[in-house]
Amino acid sequence: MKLSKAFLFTTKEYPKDADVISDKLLRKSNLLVKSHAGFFYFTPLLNRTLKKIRNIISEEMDGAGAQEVLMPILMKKELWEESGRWDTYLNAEIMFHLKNRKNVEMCLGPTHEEAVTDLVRKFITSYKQLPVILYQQNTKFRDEIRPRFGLMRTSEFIMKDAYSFDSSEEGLDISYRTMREAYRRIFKRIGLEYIIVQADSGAIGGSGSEEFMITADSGEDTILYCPECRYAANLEKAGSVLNPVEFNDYNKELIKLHTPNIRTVEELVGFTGIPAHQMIKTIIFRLIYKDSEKFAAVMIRGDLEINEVKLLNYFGCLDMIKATVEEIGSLTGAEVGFAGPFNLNSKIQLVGDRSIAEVNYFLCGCNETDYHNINVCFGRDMELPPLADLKTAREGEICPECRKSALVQKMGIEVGHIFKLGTKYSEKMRALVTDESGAEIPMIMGCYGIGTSRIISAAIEQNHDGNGIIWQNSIAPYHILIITVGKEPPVTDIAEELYKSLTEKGYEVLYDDREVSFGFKMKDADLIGVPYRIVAGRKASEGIFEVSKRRDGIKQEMDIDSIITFLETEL
RNA sequence: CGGGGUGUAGCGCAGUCCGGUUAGCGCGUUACGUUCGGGACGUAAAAGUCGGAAGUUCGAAUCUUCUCACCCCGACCA
Repeated sequence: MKLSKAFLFTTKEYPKDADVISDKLLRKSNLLVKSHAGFFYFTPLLNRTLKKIRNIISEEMDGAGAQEVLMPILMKKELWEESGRWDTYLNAEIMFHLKNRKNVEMCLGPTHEEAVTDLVRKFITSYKQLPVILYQQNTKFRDEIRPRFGLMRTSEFIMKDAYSFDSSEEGLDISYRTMREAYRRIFKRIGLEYIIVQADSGAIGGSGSEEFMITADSGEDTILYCPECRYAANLEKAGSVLNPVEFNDYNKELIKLHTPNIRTVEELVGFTGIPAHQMIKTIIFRLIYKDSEKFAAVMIRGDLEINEVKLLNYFGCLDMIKATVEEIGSLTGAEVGFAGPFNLNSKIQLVGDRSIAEVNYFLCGCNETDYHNINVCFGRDMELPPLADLKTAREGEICPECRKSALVQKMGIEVGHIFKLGTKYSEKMRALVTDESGAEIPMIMGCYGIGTSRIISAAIEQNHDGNGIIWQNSIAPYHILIITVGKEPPVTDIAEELYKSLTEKGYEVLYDDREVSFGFKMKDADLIGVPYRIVAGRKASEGIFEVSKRRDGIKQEMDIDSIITFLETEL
């Protein structure tokens, strides 16, 4: 492709509204053009990169025995009601939904478990037909609260989603491992550094899941991992063993302490001198279920924070929000800041984080404005509530797996997520097969997603410098960029000839034949990140060119033969 | 959903507080000439429903009301 003909319009300025480097570079180069919030145009060069990513994914999926299909983007409400997710997704306000002229309610698919289950149940009736793995690479929609960070969080995006169907848990394990290995090959071929972390399965559901995280400071997800063993988890899921703390054994009776307008843990520490870890805070949540609501009071050590994802999973509700000032007032009889476990309204379900079990002689709210209890003991003053792991793990706490090393925190971009779904969908949607004994059993499913378009952002976050993008060979829109110095015929003729012969040899070549200055061409070359650059300059008439890699910029003089040898080893 | 901000030429902005001829500037675009080893220069030119609607006024980019879009922050504390 000659750049004089290419639909490529680089600019000199960074876009004003971009705040991560991948978005800045993509939009400065206009490889990516914003349409409106959360929606983008992919211009031809970026579309080539996207296609390459799609191809790598398809090749590895096919190689792993999955078969590619295409499913409808627009789906009927009835299908989503079968699985029970219409309400979940509507409640979370992440689903685009609309009605057609006949008033039939539909949604723009955020994911396709329902559709694929529907397709499979039409034809698969026997365990002998299993396993089956189907996948597609299709446009997905999520009505993001706040689309941001360029291609990282968009309302419309391209995702590869695969679904496995098995007749046994062992079969699911095999399908899951097969997909996991395929994912490892995919990210290796694309050339990204990643961590596989344990994850929460969220609204998709299922028993276990892992995420593929591209490590980058700009990532939206927090990862905790253990440098000693292989443990790594999304913060939403991560467990930890707390570092030991010293408790004071006050060995005293429960006292009601006047704490005027002292509400937060921090204020209480200052006021009483009691360490935060010897306090238990009680936090009130409103739990939202499909047809009802209820309240929960959660007890957790004063120096720790609640992990709302864990709490949501514990209660199995659709959503949860912290109770309002009014609700807290009517449920506890006190203002915000004085909630405690005693004399709570009977409508409230009380639970505790495991961290509270070893705390005694602690401070907590007593549901009376301006008062806290101190020296409270479990067993003496109150019974331990039901306990669960509800805390947010932190960097520096001990690995829950090997218990040897402190956890380390990194940020990551979630580009893949694999789930063992089990029978959540097949049961509800009656996707059944006959097993060896003649009994009807629900198929056991797995689902496996890759954020195809998000990979572009992640790749740039990991591979760029001050001048622009540095594409990995496997996903670069073109391999080679030829640049001339000047526009005089001897040089341009030679460059044109080189362009033709490399293109004929099957290389993907850009030729910058525009009538702009050398510096201008070089700036664009850096920006769009083509991996190999060939400059036809002073020595071009002697058949000598200057060859360099975008990544290191080291220049080497070569004739045509050595260029071809060089490219053969590199590509 | 709450708070803040911005909409003026393709892009980035000034002008708005304090209403007043023909709405400016930089980049880009077009033409011609000189340039061409890291975003060249000169001369000339084209390009605007001032986000939209209604209102106040002799007169509105500017004031008022409504509205739309976009951006940023927050959605906590107990």
